[in-house]
Amino acid sequence: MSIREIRSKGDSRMPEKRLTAAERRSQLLRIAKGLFAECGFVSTTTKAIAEAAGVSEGVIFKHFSSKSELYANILDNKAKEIGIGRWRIELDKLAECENDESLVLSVVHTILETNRQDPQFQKLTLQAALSEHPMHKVTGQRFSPLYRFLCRYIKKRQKQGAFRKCDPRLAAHAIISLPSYYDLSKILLGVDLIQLPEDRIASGLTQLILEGLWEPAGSPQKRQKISRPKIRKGKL
Amino acid sequence: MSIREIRSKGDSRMPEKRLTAAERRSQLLRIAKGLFAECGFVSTTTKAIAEAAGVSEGVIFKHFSSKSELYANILDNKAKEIGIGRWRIELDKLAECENDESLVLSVVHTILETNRQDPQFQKLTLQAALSEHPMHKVTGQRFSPLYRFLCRYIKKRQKQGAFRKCDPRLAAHAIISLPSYYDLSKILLGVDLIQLPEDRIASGLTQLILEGLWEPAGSPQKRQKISRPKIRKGKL
DNA sequence: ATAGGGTAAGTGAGCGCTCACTACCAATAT
DNA sequence: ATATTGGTAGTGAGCGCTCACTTACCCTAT
Repeated sequence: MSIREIRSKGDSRMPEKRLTAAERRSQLLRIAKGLFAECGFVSTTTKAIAEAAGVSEGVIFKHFSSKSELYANILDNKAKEIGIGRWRIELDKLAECENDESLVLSVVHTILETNRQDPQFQKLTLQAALSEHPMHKVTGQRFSPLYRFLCRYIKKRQKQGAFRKCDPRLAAHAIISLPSYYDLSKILLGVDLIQLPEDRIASGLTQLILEGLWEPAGSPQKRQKISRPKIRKGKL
Repeated sequence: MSIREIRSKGDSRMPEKRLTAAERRSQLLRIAKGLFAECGFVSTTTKAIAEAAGVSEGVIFKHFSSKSELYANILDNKAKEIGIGRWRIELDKLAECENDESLVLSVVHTILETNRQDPQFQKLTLQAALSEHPMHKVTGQRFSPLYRFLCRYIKKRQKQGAFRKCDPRLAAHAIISLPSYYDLSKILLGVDLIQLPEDRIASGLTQLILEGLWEPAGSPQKRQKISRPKIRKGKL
């Protein structure tokens, strides 16, 4: 983030390296992405981006026609990265052999791993989703094919009698929720309340989704139909 | 949001009502809250707040020393509202009679209901959490006592053999995740993918948490220990 | 008459963005 | 070898504008 980080590529004496247009462009994209993720679009000034890159403000507008265009470029780049792509093939294979455990584990683990590899991206999408920016569609694009895939699989397994009767949309949502909200709460709270190695988290959440909390031979309340709630007034 | 909405309290003829200081103050708080939730702190201008309230900009600074103080007042008011409070007594009672179903249902339902009653609040806390504002502590304060309460309860039920062996922190997290992320995705996507009446959502999620997806007499894979994932590289 | 609710015309700081300009380097001409 | 030239990367003063906030004044009910 600091200017020093950019300079001192071997020679720490000279004020700055002169980069080619392509190099400078991608450097600006990389640096701006971090700042936008941290401070949001409005609070990130072009001056701050220029300073972080170790150049003057004008350079930004040599490469991007406006601050908005710079932002849009960053978001577009990310949007291209996040298709289901090759992973979908793996999912289809797991779905075909009806390996519930590996399938759910793969979903949970991949969500956790993706966010861990690029924590800035989560913040960036959140920032964009809260502003009016069209990027907020990306969050939807990201999960919507996965959501539909899970719905279909769950329906199939219910017909086969392997899964309980329940709304497949709720179940699909749950599978996505658990890892997503785990990552989100780390961002929102700034701390990790759970503090487990990531693979333990992934397998633990998978187990919860598939087996639930109750012991099969557990409490007598089990197997009762869960009733509608009495509406309660008041806040948390 | 429009100026008209604020005026025309019976008499639609006169340009404006002259309010007492207290009335004006609370009106400004109410209106600013909506705008801050919608646009965030930086993007909400004092001019916009004044226009929405049907007064001139200077009035805001008669009642609040700065825009930040106005914001802080809004957040403080909300922070006071969200203690667990009386609800905690109900939870303790349900915990005492070991009524898992009602307890989880109560948690899930109350989270959903709280967010439904005040959708602005969710956006407000998200906005605050993403900016540097000290309010982002509130999100933590909000769930942290509930989280600890659930952890304790789950541990107890595990000792009694009613709940499966699993990390109580993960399970507590899951109970909070499901309704929270459901509400969140409505905000982030702008649409509700599931579209069920809220009590169906609450009971469905409760059932998922307690019973999981698998049929008790289900697939042969069941009861296997869930293994650690092989680390997969690549994105969603 | 006077205090308090309200107005409207400011003010300076900081924003995105522009533009005339310089620094640098490599190819070419002398 | 040296001077000329052309193109590209980068500069920095500053413009127009909007922002949060101030100041001086007005209106009206008591």
